Amino acid sequence: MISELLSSAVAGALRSLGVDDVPAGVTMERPANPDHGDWSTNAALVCQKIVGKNPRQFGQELLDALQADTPQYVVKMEIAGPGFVNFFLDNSYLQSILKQVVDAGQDGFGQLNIGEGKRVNVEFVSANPTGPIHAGGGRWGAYGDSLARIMTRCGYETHREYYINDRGVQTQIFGQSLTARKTGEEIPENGYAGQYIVDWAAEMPDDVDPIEWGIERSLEDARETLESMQVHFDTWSSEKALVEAGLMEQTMVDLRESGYVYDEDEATWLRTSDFGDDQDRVLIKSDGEPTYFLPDIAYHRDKYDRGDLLIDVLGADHHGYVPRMRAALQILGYKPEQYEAVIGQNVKLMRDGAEVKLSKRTGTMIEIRELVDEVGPDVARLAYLLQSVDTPQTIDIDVLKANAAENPVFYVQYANARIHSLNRTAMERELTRVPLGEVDVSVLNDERELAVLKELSRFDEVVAAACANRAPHQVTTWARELARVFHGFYHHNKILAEDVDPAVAQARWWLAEATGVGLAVALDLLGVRAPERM
RNA sequence: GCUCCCGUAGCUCAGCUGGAUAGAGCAUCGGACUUCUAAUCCGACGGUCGUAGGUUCGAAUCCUACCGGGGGCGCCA
Repeated sequence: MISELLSSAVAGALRSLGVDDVPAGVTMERPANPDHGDWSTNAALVCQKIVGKNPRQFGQELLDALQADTPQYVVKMEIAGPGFVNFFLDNSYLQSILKQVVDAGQDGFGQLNIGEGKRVNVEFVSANPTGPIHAGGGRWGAYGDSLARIMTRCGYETHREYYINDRGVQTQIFGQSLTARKTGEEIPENGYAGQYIVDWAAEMPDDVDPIEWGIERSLEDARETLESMQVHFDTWSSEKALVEAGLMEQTMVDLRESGYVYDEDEATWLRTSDFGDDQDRVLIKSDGEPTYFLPDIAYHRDKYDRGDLLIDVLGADHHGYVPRMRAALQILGYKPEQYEAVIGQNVKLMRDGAEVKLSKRTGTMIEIRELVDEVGPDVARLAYLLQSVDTPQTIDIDVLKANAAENPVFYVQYANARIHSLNRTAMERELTRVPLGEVDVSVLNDERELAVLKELSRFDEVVAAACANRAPHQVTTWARELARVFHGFYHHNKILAEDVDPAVAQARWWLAEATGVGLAVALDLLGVRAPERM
């Protein structure tokens, strides 16, 4: 990578000036302002105290040292501002990107090895199987799935998991509600009153266990809806199966052995406060029933069979749950860094200008299904991935419907469709493409051509950052940016027109091809389709 | 009371683990289709980065306090 090449040149120059260890704050970054070059280092600013010189003066010495052995591709270096050393690259650097992207292709572009095969288990959505998933849960589906795709791209071995709370009080009330609707009785107190219960009860055969049938019905709905948004899971883990297999009891035994379990007020407690939780937690209630916490510990432990690092994607309303789980896992001997929770801000759902609160009592909700049916899976999915998961998100279904055509997903998809259209036209005209190895890419010197290449050259960094920050939306931002510079290029730089120099046409054609690779990979990471025509 | 997240253009949001003159989209206004898809492009308008301090060569970014919005603090799940 060019930044590494420049960094090591700077390190070498610093050494020749008596700074043997490069201070931590020294960076090599892309200046926002093109007047400041392609890359810039703050080395002289950071080193000013060490060397006891003012940064402009030391910067000049650094510059002289660098000029003794100018790094590859660098055509100009200068000292600027308070003491930055700026590097200007020859266009041949960006031009060389073209071949790299095309050679890498969709399989290899942005394929990194940060993860080094480390196994990561990502759990997300995990909504109670007592009804359809509401549109708020869609955010975690889109997020979790894309995070997994990005981590896979970065060389992690990822496993996507959905936890099914298929035992306990909620499932019983759910089953009773179904039965009540089927027989025409009143639903129980605190029962589920949504319209879907009525619909599902009508589907339910007579000779089935309403709980089991209802859970299966819920899961079927969840699977179908999530798959329609290209959200995929490798494992659907049943709490019930886990308990029946004795994992919960075994976990209880092992927790007792740890010495952090005690009995008080007829209940059994875990001393999580020794590990950063603000209070101890009950494992077994005074009525002898386990809390939700205990089987969940067993479940997390079980997940370590499918990953060395666990990532739970949780809504902000479950935030308080994290310290106790981290504590429990530490008590069982896992390292704190083996458990990670991504806390996403909850989605606010709106319809008819008012907030729709998910209410089991009245049964009001907006289902993911409704959203997907109304705006299509791509618009829905990208809507979730437009923003940081830290940002509270409002999904106003009316606004989204009305503005579906303005959704950025079409902007990106359209760029891709234009590239395919270009190829179709070329085929119709029976134009032949010269192999890239024989094409003179040095003709690509137009501002817009270089802008496209520059975006493509950033992709590895973007993917790496999106992975490290657990931030799929950074890929969204990049995809929009690539589409933007491509549209500008496409509009102003004709490719197949007759008055274009054939050598230039070939180079531009390959540039479009490379852009297509970038768009396809980015859209795939986002779980959005890349249609060939629109 | 304790704690987590957010506050950036009229609206929705980016801002890459501290960089130089803070950016997109939408909205508004004005332009560009006999030529590879106008679901596009080009331009204009638009900012005390919630407030006040602090850290430093440098702060939207880090720290503290406060203001405002949302969430969490069960022998619920």
